[in-house]
Amino acid sequence: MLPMARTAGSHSDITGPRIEKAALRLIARHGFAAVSMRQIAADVGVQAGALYNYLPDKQTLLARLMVRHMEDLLDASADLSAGSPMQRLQDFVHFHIEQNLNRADEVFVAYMELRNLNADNFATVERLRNTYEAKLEDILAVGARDGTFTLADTKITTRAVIAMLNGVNTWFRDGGELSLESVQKIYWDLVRKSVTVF
Amino acid sequence: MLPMARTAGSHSDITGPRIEKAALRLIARHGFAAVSMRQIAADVGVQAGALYNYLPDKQTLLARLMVRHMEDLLDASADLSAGSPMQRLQDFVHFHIEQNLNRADEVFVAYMELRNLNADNFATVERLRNTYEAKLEDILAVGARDGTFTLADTKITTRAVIAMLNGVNTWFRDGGELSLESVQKIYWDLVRKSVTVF
Amino acid sequence: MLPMARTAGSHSDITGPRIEKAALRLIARHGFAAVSMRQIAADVGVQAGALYNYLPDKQTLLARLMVRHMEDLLDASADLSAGSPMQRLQDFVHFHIEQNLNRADEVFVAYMELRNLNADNFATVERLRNTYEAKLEDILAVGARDGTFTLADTKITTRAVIAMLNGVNTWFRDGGELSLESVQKIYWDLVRKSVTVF
Amino acid sequence: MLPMARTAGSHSDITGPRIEKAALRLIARHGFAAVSMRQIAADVGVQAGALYNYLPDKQTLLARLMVRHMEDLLDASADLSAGSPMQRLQDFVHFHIEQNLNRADEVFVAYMELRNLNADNFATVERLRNTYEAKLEDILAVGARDGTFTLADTKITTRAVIAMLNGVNTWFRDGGELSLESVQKIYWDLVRKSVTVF
DNA sequence: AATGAATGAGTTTTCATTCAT
DNA sequence: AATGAATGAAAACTCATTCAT
Repeated sequence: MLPMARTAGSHSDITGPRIEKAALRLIARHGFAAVSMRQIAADVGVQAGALYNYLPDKQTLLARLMVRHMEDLLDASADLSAGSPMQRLQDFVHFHIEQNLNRADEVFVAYMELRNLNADNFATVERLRNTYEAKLEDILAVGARDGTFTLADTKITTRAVIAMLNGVNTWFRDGGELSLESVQKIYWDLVRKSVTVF
Repeated sequence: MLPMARTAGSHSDITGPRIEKAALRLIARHGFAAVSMRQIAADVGVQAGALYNYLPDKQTLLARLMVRHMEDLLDASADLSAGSPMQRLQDFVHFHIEQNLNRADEVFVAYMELRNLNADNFATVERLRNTYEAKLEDILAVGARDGTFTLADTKITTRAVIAMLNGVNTWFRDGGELSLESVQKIYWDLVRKSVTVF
Repeated sequence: MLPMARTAGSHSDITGPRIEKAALRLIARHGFAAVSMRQIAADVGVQAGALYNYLPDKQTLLARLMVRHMEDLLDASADLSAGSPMQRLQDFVHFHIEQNLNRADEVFVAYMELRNLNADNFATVERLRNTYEAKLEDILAVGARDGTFTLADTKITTRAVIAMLNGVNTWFRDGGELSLESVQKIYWDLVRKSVTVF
Repeated sequence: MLPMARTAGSHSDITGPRIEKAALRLIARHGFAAVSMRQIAADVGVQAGALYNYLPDKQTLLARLMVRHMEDLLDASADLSAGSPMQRLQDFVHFHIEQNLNRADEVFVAYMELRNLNADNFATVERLRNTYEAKLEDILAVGARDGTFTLADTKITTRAVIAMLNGVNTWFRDGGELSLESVQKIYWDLVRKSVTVF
């Protein structure tokens, strides 16, 4: 007998992702501790018990969101490596801003909810984040070595640049006055100048 | 005539501040929603009910911590205004970093727990924060007008600088390798270059 | 087609009514404010949290009991209207006493706990009560017009009769010396004489 | 040394009565269980602890209010006994209505809060109430014996009359259309007719 | 006589999670 | 895959009462 076509009522292949989408949105808005499993379930349109067909517990849900985000970010950043340090830095700045704005909720949760991860999950996310930030650090280190950049401290500069770029998400609004491109231009200007001398 | 000594059994002048101190520390570590009134009370050494001799509810406790911090910051920043734009910018950078590091918990809570303020308290804190950030914006605006600084967008630059400076708190550890002074020097260097041309 | 049997483990069709029954009994004995949700739950044989599968809050529980009682009373009184004013009055007196004694807890709660209703629920219950009392008032008004009754004030007499009849519940005990019928006879005698002349 | 004149600040002789007045008013409006000692204290203008200089506990406060009311009622009713049964009954009806309206809060509390008395206090209040109601019963019994009244059941008639008269308090408003005298007249008419024949 | 601080037990309500169906 | 009923623990907050001063 052929496998039956999926009936309209079978949502098993769709409920899982919808849970994560709802959870992400709600946690970004209200915070992990302030969002209940019932709220997430209601947003999806199921009862709370149904969530547990897709995840073992609330903690794992949070960890999944954060890990998935970091992995997606790392995947997307895989193409960034080529070119001169200056070019690579510019690419990184543009890339980071675009990613941040395209995934504002993911980014927000990934920064705000670290405290709510248990030790294991925290370690996993930290490792991924460090891997990502190491990409910028590598660019700066190579550029410092070849004289492109002048840095007092590579590690600190890495963090300073990341912090500055992350700041965009606190004020940028889709459909506001500024296009993504103008924001990228402005921040690239700030970053470029801060790591070079004259 | 000297003020009469407080009655011996009265702890009112000691329990109140201890509640706020404990709350600040616990909220900074675990998040507002994740900290219970019982935990705070236990930290102070009283029963949960006793907290309500000092505050009407949990929300007000959070608002007080954040408002007090912003007011203290504004008070402390009152002396910053004199001198050339360049000097004023350097003073601001040094001041901001020092304040942030001296009041790491306050700063952390003030940024992380905005979501947990009700509408009124949020408005109050926002207003105070804007007043503070306007100080930096004023410096940049004056310096841009007189040619000291070259800025694509004063408002965005303000935010970018604040974001970069706030980043210090995510990694600086007292007693680590770096002194406050070296951190101030490094960040001042980054900021100065990012707002000038050559 | 017959309705499908409820799933075996589901107690929803049994717990809901049991909650209301327990609440009614406990509130009648101890008063709404003095009865805790835990007590009600214990009486039903579940944990307090389970109550909230059946009602949104304690206030609503009280309102439901009172509204349901008034609606049942109105439903049951629908058949009362026919006949002469004298006959209708006698029917009403008999009906009211019987209802009151059959639903002693409901009646008691409906009178004693009005203070504990919020404004909306109070208005609803008041409206229902007025609708019920209007039935007696109508009987008296018609009888006064056609000379059956002689009343100083229809409205006041309505209230006086209701008050007198309600008094039965304060002393009547099932299985006591008096049958329902003798009580009805005695009160009918008192009421009849009080509204007629000679 | 002579006793010092009471200083203006000494309220000891006035706080006690004020507590009972406040308690009576608040309990009449909200119910005993719903009124907190803090509310009563706030109404008086002291802290909750101060109440315990005047009463041992909340239960005793309630009992005092109810006992005092019943005793006052009994005292005031001491003059009622003379005359024919018909005259005595009329006097009782007039007296009861006037007392009820002059002491609406006391009466309301005395009826509504019986459930909240502990066993001992309940017994005391019951005894007093029975003593009071026995006065009416005596009038009816004497009048039944001498042919003034025709009663199916003296005890039940007593309760029916009391219940009817108590009903006045549920609707009478000071300054409304009706004077005390007209109310007394109307109810006396109802009562008289209900206990006589023709 | 009154305060203000505190307690310990209580309140209503919410929550993550389980599980039979 | 989903429900609905339930649990047990916990949440924020209130309360009557005590007591040193």
